[in-house]
Amino acid sequence: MSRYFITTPIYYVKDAPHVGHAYSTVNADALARWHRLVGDDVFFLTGTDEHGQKVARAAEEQGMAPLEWTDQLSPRFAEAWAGLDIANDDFIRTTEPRHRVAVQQFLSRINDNGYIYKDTYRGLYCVPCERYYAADELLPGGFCPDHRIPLEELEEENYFFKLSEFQQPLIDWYAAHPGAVVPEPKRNEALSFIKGGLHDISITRTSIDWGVRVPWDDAHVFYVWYDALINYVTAIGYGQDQERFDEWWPSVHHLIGKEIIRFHCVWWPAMCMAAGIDPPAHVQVHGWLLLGGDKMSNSSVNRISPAELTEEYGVDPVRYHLLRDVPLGSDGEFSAEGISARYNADLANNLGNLLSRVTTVVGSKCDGVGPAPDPDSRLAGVAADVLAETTAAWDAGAPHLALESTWRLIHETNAELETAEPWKAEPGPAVDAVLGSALEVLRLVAVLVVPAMPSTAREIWRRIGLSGAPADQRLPAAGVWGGYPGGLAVEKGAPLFPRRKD
RNA sequence: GGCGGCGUAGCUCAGUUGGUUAGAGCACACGGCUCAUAAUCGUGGGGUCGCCGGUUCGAGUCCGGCCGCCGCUACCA
Repeated sequence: MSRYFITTPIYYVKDAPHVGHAYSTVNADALARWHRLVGDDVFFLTGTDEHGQKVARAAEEQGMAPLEWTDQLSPRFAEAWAGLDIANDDFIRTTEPRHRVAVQQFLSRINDNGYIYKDTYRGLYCVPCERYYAADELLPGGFCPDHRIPLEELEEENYFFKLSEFQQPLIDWYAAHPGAVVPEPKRNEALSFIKGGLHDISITRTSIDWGVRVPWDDAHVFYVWYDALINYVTAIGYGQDQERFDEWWPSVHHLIGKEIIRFHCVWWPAMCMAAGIDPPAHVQVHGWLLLGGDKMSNSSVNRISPAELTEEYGVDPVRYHLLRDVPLGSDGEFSAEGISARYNADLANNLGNLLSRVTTVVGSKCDGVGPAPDPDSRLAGVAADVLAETTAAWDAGAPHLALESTWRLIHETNAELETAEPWKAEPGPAVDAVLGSALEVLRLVAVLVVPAMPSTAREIWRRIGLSGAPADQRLPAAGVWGGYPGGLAVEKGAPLFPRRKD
């Protein structure tokens, strides 16, 4: 049995969960579910990032202690994921004691290894932005690009991480691990950044105390990014359960958005090297959901909550749309028209209608008892091809291709029914063979759509009379043609996906 | 400015190392069917493959130039 450790970014609690967060999380969930289906030992991690100045400031405005404040915010993410049928194995909060311990151990290790030193950071600071700007980011005259105000030169005593020492080691590591970051253009982006020269970065702050305390110097807390990245190893027992840690690291799959490439593909692997562990084996970078051409992001007004969408379209259709219409790696347009069109074409017309017509004809020609499939059906070959393609697509991190392939099987089955016309024939072996094969396809489809639409998979499974749950099936064994036993009561239910009129 | 990517049917995109009439899905039109959620099945229309030039027997696929769009070029998460 192989292990599959997949992570989402941990989401900054300052913002409400939106569809952009959901996109990452649903993709990670689908990949996790696929790997469970093929029998891998899966650990799927998500969570919330809760330290930093912005959170502290917001809490203060609410008249609350920071932890009291994030105790209210973090569950909103957990609830959003529950509402999308996300089956994460752990939900980490950076405010948990286990994380504080891990961060302190991880960074103490880096410190012990000689990669941290104390120095003064000097930079141009924008107070409203709460951040430093590099000189070439500024408007002419030295103004903040957002606020158009002059910046203050500030100095702060910080601990620095010797990132500069990892330029060559990172270049060498990426050369030895060409598939570590996908898709390739993103890998090149990370690499060109590294090759452009790395300088040391400050990793602690004294101006705030909402963070993980630096164990060797009480006046400092770690800068929020430095604490956040470490969540990935906290959750698998870093510094607390060495055996468990060794089982899961470094063969992790980090799923991230393209805006945080630098942190995951430069800082994080360097930190790992400095701490004496291997860098993460896989980083898969995805694009953004665009709404009318604009990024759906934390700050913009165009955010949509996952709950609004699932209320309108249903949980599985939202999951399906996110997985099917936005290939991992490129940006995708998210629109009501898009999701509606996909819903009607793929879910209502193809899949839902196939289930309806098959269960109806089984009712009229077989007294509602599903017959066994035809071992020599043309569909057996199609199913074998589709299983191979679907498997290859998930392995390649391409859910949209996996689903596209599965829908080819649905299409071929609809076509097969047109040819055989069992509704015209007298009951008998010929009709049984056709309908049994169609039921077998529905069984296979139920298994193959588990990663994308877990509830739908269960419902199809139940209606064609099978017991247990499709998620408990194991591929490739369950994908072999002929698994539908026949002799089961088939239920003609209400349409699985009622056609939408918009 | 530097580095990188993109521009193929109305829409979203696929197009291996250059090779017969450039593909898919959706949308559209026509035909079949009527078991099914007016669903389904089949057929078809539709593309100067951003522009110009070059290499080649032959280029969407290689080379040069141009136009348009986008990303990265470090301390916001």
